[in-house]
Order: sequence, then structure tokens, then C-alpha cells
Amino acid sequence: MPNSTRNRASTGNSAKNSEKKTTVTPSPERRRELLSTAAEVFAAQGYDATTVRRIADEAGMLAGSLYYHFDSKESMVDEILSTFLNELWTGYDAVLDAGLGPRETVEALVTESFREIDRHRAAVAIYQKESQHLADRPRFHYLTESRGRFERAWLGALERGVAEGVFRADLDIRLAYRFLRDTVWVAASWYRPGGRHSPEEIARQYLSMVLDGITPREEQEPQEP
Amino acid sequence: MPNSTRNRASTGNSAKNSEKKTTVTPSPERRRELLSTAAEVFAAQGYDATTVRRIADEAGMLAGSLYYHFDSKESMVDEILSTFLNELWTGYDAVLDAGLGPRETVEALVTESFREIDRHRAAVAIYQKESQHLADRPRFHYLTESRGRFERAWLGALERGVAEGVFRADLDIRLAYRFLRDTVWVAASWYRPGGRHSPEEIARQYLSMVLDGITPREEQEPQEP
DNA sequence: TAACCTACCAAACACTTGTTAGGGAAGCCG
DNA sequence: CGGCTTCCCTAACAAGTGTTTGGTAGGTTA
Repeated sequence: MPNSTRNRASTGNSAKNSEKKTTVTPSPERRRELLSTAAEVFAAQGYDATTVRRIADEAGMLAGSLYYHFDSKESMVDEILSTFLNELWTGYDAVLDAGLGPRETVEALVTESFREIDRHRAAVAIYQKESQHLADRPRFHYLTESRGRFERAWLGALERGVAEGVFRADLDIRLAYRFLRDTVWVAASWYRPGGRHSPEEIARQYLSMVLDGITPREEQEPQEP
Repeated sequence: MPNSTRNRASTGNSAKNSEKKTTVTPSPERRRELLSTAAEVFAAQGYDATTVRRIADEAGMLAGSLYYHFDSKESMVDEILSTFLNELWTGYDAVLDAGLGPRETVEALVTESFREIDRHRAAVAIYQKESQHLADRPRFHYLTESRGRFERAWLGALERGVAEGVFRADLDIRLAYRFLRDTVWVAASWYRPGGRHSPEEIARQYLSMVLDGITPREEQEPQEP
């Protein structure tokens, strides 16, 4: 039974930091290294399909040795996802507190999202695939919370935009929200950092399509075949 | 070792129908029932996280009894995914062979996709989550093939559209393709049949956003707050 | 009635899984 | 030197995994 509550160096989201820490104190840098390779494997194979032995293999050590650094396999994803979401929300909050107009808010959120994908592509892929399935366990309730904040932020900007006339009023706003949200984040499944397009370039193209559509507008420069 | 090749009633994609079938012959209707509940569980929990015992539970029987109908857990997903893709491609081919213009082709493909999501929501969700991870095994190579056909169909329509001036020429066409593809299919993660919107309604709204953007066009009816 | 077939159960099998306990090598500090 | 700390290994554990085997209740056919 995996309930021997005895955390050596908890950094996850569960706030109970009780029980005086054991004598062992693994270095945070090594943890980050291991979490990085773990995230890569999780993203590629899926969380449940990934064995602890595979992660250890990729890290050049044996399965049991991982437990010097981490409590459990679960606390690895926990730490991967929660640190990603923390960084994400500092970026998002900066945008939301900037007092921008609705359109500029959407633009900034999209750009920030693609930057986040650039930095945490593996974590984003994991979040995409497993968050819904993980959110059941109480340890990962913060995933559901984050989803709610997400929705409020985007829906708020969209609603304000419709009220001010900068977004179309004839669209189902919740559909538009899902449309925006999904297209942005699924990009993590094909995006590879160091490719032809920078995150900002992708954000620009993406915003161009979402805001203006893929058919030519009248006042745009004429095409030539 | 799970290699005792002895299929009782193979319907998957692997073309080897060798070895005279054993005396048992399960009814196809019961198979479809079981595959339906299996697809539901797979979609909700993920393929690897789903145990055979859970599926059997949901179907009101014991784990071993499933093996009267199916060779293995793997052949269940195989059959789920391949029958879905078969139906999908008959629909797609009908559209592609209709000789429509680029814009009409895109519209028809999108609408057909949402209809397919309506009919096979669980299968689509499984395809979304697991196809990349399953495509490694030789049995599921048809997933990769399908992905290629997919890309050719959409990219072809987009390129023709750009050439004919009905789509903007200033967009990276591969980026546009990925955006189209992803937004359409991720809808399976939130779509629930019998909801407020019919598949055709969703397709209409989605196409409206993709084609014309979410900001108001000049010649559109004016908004009123 | 007897033979047969369908669809399931009961019980086990071999194997993989996450996890643990104890030990030991290398380096640093007194 | 001896003690201490960091990091990993060896070897095992118990639980859970997909799968197999043999059996059997109930219906259909002859």
C-alpha cells in the first residue's frame, strides 16, 4: 500500500510539510535534471504507460535509486505539473493585471501561452493528456482549480470584447473559448523548440487566423498567384 | 509471453486471417456491445490505465470472460480504432471525390468531422490520446498511414484555395493545417452528444470563426451592446 | 433423450508494476 | 585517520496486470 507518508523533500502541491525531514537531503539541481528526463518520457509514452524503470534507464540509473530523490512516481508528475502551472500563472497574472483592452489581452495571453509551450513543452503535453484523468485524485485537485481560473480569464476577456464591439456578438462565446483554448495548447503536441518558427512567430500567425480568419478580407493587400 | 497467435474472430486491421478458426464463434452483436463499453472506459481513463477487469466489471462479467470474444486487450482498441477510421474515410472520400471547390471542400470536411465525432466520440477521444503512442507497434501502423492521408487531404484543399485566391496567401499553410486539424478533433474531449448544439451547428460556428475570424468584418451587421 | 453450441464463471498462471530495506563507494570535514 | 553525507546499487517484496485453462448452466438442434 503506497501510503507510507514519509516525504524526504516535498515540493509538490500538497501543503502538508509535516514530519521532521529525514537525514537525507538530495540536491535540488539533480532533482530538476531527473524531472526533466521524466517529463520527456511521460510526454512521449503517457504517464501510466511509463514505468519507473524506464525513467531510471533514461537517467542512467536503476529504478530504486529514483526513490532517493522522490517519494513516488505520482509525486514526480505532481512536481512537473505544479511547477509548470506556477510559472504559467505568474505569466498570466502579469497579463491580466496590466489593464489591457480585450483584444490586447487575448493577444497577450496567446503569446504568453506559446512562450510557455516553448519552455515547458513536455509538461504541457503531459497536462494535455493526463490532467483530466489525474484530476480525480485529491492530490491533483489544483488541476481542476487551474482549469477554472483559466476559463474565467479567457471568458472574461471575450465577454468584455463582445460588449465593447471588438469581438463578434453572433458567436457562442463558450464555443469560442474552447476553440481558443484548445488550439493554443494542442500545439504542444507538434511543437519542437528550435524549429523554423519562434513562439512569437507562431502566436502571430495563430492570432492572425483567429482574429481575421483564413479567407482574405476586402481591405487586405491583394493576393497574386 | 503474449504471442500465442490464435485468433478466434479477428476483425482488426492485421490482415493475417490464417489458422482455421476454432470451434467457438461469438456473436458480432455482443462484440459491438462490449466494444462500446470498452471504448467508453478507454476514453475516460486512458488505454494503459484501464484494466481488463474494469471493462469486464462495466460489462457485468468477469475478466476472463472477455477472452471468449476478444484475443487481447490490444485487439479491442485495434477494432475500436480501425472501425472508426474506416467509417471516417468513407465519409471523407465521398467529400473528396465530389469535385467541390476548395472552400466548399474545407466546409464539407469540417462538417463531416463533427458528424463523425458525434457518432464515435469515444473512439475519437481514444484516437486523440493514444494514437501517437500506439503507432509504434506494427499492428497499429495504419494509424500513421491514416495520418498521412489526412494531411494530404487537408493540405491539398488549402493549397488549391490559396492558388485560387479564396484563402489568404500570407499564412504558413502547414501551420494553418495543424490549427484546423487540431481544433476540429479536440472537440471530442468536451463534446457530449445530445447537448445544446448539433454537430452541424458546431461545424457552422467553427467554420465561421476559422473562415472569417472572431473580430467583426466591415460589411457585417453592426453590433449593439 | 442425447449431442452440441454459446456465453460465461472460477481459479489459477507468469509476469510486471511501484516501492522498500540495507549496504557500500566516493568525497568532504574534523 | 574516523565520521558523515550524498548518491547510487542489489535484491527483494506485495499487489496488480493480461491471459489461459477447464468447467458448466442453459438453450437449440436432432
